[in-house]
Amino acid sequence: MKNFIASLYWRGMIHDMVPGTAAHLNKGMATGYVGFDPSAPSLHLGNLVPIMLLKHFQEAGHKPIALVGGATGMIGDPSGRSQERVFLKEEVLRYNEASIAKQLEKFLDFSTGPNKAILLNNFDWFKDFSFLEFLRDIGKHIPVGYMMAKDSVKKRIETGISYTEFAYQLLQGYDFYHLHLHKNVTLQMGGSDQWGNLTTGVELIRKKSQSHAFAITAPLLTRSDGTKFGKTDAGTNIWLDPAQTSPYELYQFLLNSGDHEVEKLIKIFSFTKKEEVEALILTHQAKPEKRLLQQTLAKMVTTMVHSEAACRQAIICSNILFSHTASTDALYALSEEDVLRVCATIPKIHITRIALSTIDSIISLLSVATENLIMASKSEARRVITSGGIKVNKVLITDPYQKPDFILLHNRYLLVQKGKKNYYLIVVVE
RNA sequence: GGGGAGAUGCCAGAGCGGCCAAUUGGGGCGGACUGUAAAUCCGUUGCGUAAGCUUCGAAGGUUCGAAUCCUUCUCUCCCCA
Repeated sequence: MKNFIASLYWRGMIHDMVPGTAAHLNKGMATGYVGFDPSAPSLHLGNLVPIMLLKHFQEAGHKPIALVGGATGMIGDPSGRSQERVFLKEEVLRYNEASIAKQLEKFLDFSTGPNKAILLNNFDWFKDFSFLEFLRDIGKHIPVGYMMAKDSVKKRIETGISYTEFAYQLLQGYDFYHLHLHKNVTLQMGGSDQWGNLTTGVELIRKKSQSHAFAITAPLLTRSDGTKFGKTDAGTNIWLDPAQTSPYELYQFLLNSGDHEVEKLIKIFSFTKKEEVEALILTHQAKPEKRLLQQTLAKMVTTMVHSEAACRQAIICSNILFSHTASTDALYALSEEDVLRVCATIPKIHITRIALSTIDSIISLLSVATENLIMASKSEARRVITSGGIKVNKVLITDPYQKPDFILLHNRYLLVQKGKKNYYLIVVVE
């Protein structure tokens, strides 16, 4: 039994903790859980922190439970929300639950040892729980004053909160109690925004079972600019589903972490020993321009979330696209298979050979002929080209009106680069 | 119910009859520098190769000419009951 808490402390993963948690966990194998909200069909990078809590938990010899909030998702957690949620349609919710459950299965060991992980859905115990029963059995134990004191509720009193969302914490609290009763769960973990919900559960268990339960929250990750971690600059989530966010994008996102945040991230997202991580950080600080930590982080996380093969692909792709030494010649030297591999994760735009042959200028090619996916208008295309922002097959385009009679890669492909980081592959079809 | 203020480009916010495709800031995009960083700097930011075209809540009107004036409508905010 490794010292789970000490390790979490060092990794910077503890924001708050119920007193006595450490002592309790040191007594032997404990069972703990984390809940996941099925409000989207995929988990995102932000969810990876609580997933890591469970992984570290299991790694330390404890038994993890991943709980999908099929029931709580029907209500909506007011935590961190300034406005009432809009309900999801039930079939959407069920679909989301299933795909999230599938994702969770990747991260934990569900098959071996006494501490193998379990996956549960709280819809299973809420679906037959009547309202009257709930009020008599659960509601009676928690005073309204206690519920009102929670941040998630307090912040919403002025602007408005429905009874439904107000009651949310009781549902999550009941989950904890239910798991305590039936699965011997004594610990709930989550992001720091979950603190109020976790303590309601602890309280409920104390009142109803006269026993102690414990809770740990991890700090919510923020980027250096204070915004939530795990979102692109455009504000979209980095999803764990490769169909929504490609391994290459995930790799690139992590590779671009700032020097300061990367030190925090590597501790959270690795299982590497303390001494090794600290040595790595020192090496990094000596030569930050090598971006050793960023590369290590990107590699580890991409491998964990997707696979070693997907990660390798992302690296190869990154090298070809970004390397200063990768020239036009290198690009033309690639086999067709390699071209497709390198471009596996960048947007592809199809155009017929006939259409291509009739296009009068590179401007048209990049805007109207490609459905304005690369450029929103001809004007924009002209502006960007004029300011030197377009490369085709790695060659800088200077004349906006030149005919797009480039030598196609393998007689089929054009690699268009807009700015430094945006790539598109134009595929010629017959 | 009574009184007042307002609706301008992605956002904030000027403009109040021609010099307005619309000041400025933020954001976005592109470039330079660099470590595919941060900071900084430069350019650009309705459509159109151009002539020109369509924009300032909506619809009408006045005028040689309107984002700017008038009428009606829609919506938002504030104050008093």
